[in-house]
Amino acid sequence: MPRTTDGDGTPVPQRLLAAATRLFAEQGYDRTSVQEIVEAAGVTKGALYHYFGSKDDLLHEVYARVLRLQQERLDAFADADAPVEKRVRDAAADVVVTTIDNLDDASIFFRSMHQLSPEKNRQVRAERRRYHERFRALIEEGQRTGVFTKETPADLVVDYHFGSIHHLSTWYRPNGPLSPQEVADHLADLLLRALRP
Amino acid sequence: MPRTTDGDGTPVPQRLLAAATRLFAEQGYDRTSVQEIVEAAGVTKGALYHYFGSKDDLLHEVYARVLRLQQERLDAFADADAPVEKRVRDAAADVVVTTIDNLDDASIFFRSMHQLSPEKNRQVRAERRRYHERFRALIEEGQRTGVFTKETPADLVVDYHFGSIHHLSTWYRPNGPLSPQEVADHLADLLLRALRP
DNA sequence: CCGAACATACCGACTGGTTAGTCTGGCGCT
DNA sequence: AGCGCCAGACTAACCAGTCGGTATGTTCGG
Repeated sequence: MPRTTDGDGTPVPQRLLAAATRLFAEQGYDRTSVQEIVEAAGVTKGALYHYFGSKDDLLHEVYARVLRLQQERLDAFADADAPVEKRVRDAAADVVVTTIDNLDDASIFFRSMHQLSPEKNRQVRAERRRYHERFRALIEEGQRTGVFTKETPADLVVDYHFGSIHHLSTWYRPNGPLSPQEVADHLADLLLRALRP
Repeated sequence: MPRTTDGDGTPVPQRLLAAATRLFAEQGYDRTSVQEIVEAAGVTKGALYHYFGSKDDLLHEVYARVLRLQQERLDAFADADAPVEKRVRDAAADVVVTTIDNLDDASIFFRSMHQLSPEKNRQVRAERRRYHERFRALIEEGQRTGVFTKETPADLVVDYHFGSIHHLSTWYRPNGPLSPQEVADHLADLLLRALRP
């Protein structure tokens, strides 16, 4: 058997990605050396450059993982068979819980976009835009059917809510007084109250 | 006369700070070399290290400037003689306008905190906390007097709103469809509607 | 009113250290 | 006997900060 799972049981590429995620979140992308990553994963540079093309690729993988996960979840909630009000609420609360469950991913996501190569940056932006559009469409549906106020442009509403998601990794602490679900409920309440006609 | 204002009219320290601010916002702190900064300011390293103790100091100056400005403005609005509802609205809208007027500062502020030395980081956090407390006190006053709903903890409300401020530098474009004041009005509306009992 | 001593503002070559990525080679499986 | 998987030494580039040096004011005794 090749040594793909040397030492611990999980395969090397995943160990590398996990180590990179943690270190990027703790110290930032630029402050984390490739050497640190391979040491944390218990391998050497040879292994890293066997599986990934560059340090940049590693970061890109983190983005791809987050984007895929969030888009899947949003689609599921948005396509559900329920009144708009409930679909928005569920989607808005879910993204909060998911973000808190992966706080490392979140802090990397919002702090390190500009360290991606221009090409990968564009790709991530495009994916992110798809996500934004889907959410906006939901809000607009509510506005058209009269459940939500039309006073604020849907775009702005989406940016308003995702600002607070973005901000979570700055202030949320797992040992704080509120559980992820409680935070999610409060933030979803705020959004829905702001949308009330 | 010493050459403090060689070439262009503004003094060297301010030219350095301005160049650093722009470059930090464009490329990030770690990606910006001291050499780039001094070239953009039209001086050399000697000048920079004459006025600033380190590259880190330069970043700290940016933070100090932003914090001082925002705290002053918040205090002014919060201490005004008007109903809580109006004071909150004015303060919430003003921070949006001020942030948009200094978008570079804003992107640096939220992306580069963790690149500050531990000591300076603590200092900035402490200042930021004062700001947060002041704003929270305003919200709580409104909740006590029954103008705002008590359903959401004031702390969370503050983080919710400042998440969107934080996020502004990600999506706002000066040549977009909305003026800073329009964005500010919309965001303040969203906040006040979310607080409506 | 003058000039020596001092102070301020800056220049730019240099240093010691770090970094991403490469490359050669070898181990173990099929 | 070949190939996927990986080790680890190596390289070329870069970077923050230092330091001796110079040019331009300012102060103050005589």
